[in-house]
Amino acid sequence: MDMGFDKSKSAGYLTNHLARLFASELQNAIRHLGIAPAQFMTLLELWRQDGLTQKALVKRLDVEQATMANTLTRMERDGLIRRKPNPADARSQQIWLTPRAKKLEEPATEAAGSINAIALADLSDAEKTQFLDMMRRVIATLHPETDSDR
Amino acid sequence: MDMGFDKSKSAGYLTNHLARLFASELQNAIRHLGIAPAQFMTLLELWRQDGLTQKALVKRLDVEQATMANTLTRMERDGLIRRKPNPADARSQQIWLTPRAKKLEEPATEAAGSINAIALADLSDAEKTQFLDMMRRVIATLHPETDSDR
DNA sequence: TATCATTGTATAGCCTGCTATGCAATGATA
DNA sequence: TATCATTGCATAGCAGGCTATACAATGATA
Repeated sequence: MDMGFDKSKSAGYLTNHLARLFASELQNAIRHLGIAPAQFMTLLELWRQDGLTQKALVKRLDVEQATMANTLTRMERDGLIRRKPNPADARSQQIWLTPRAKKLEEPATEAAGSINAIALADLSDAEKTQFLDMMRRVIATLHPETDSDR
Repeated sequence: MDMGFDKSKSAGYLTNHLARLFASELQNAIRHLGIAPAQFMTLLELWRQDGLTQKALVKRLDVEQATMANTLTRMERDGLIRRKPNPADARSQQIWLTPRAKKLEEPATEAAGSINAIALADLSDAEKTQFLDMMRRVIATLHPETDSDR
């Protein structure tokens, strides 16, 4: 009688699986550019606005501070960013893109866009919209009530 | 004019974010049982069928062999499983649940079920069904064409 | 101004993924 | 049967998440 826990009906299980598939595709697609998935996420923010602090990146990408610190260390090691003193606060630093990182915007976002298109190819246009919409709603539901301020 | 890559419209980005939120919730919910998310996934398969080989678990959970080997090592360390020789093939071993692991099925699946329910609470019943269905379709699209055999 | 709490980063340690290797046990075949 | 390819697993090494700490720079306040 007891069918047990059905993973194919578990949103969490399916999301984990899908996230691994997306990460794998993205990694394959941008590896030749010399960047990894988390670095790409970080670059997305810096391409929009260069010179952000670590704290700002943490807030925008919703990862822990320690995670971002490590990602930035790898990016600096790989010549994607440079950390310069923040004139307004000696505790923090501003993260600036190197010329190399700036050149990657077009090819990297192009690659990521392709993967999204391929992944959702089996959905109709209406379904694609619904899918993204529901995803955002579920995220909002689970999202920790971040102190609305700042 | 160029709005750049919009992460709130990227299925990959949203999936990554959602997966981290789900993992975080699950971790909080089962930490007191002494198990971690990947261990829970593995237990799901062993609760359905005890005595599987590592290879079988790899296929059912769609993770790499090395990932599973490490997860099993931690589970054995934590007294959740035991590896016993496979009488049919000296290269492989059978993975058997300990009594402790068997007792965790009810509370752990209960906790996971709650998280799924909470996460999808903002969706209507029809939407929940659609969401899971679309998730499975996108996974199928991205899924590597696993050799249909075996 | 001296003191104490807060804030921004860095670091250590662990889990979970992945790729790349290495190796012993099996299987296939000349 | 001896040899060679395949298979099942372990290990090394790295990316990227997280929690818990430690610390110096700021900020607030007595």
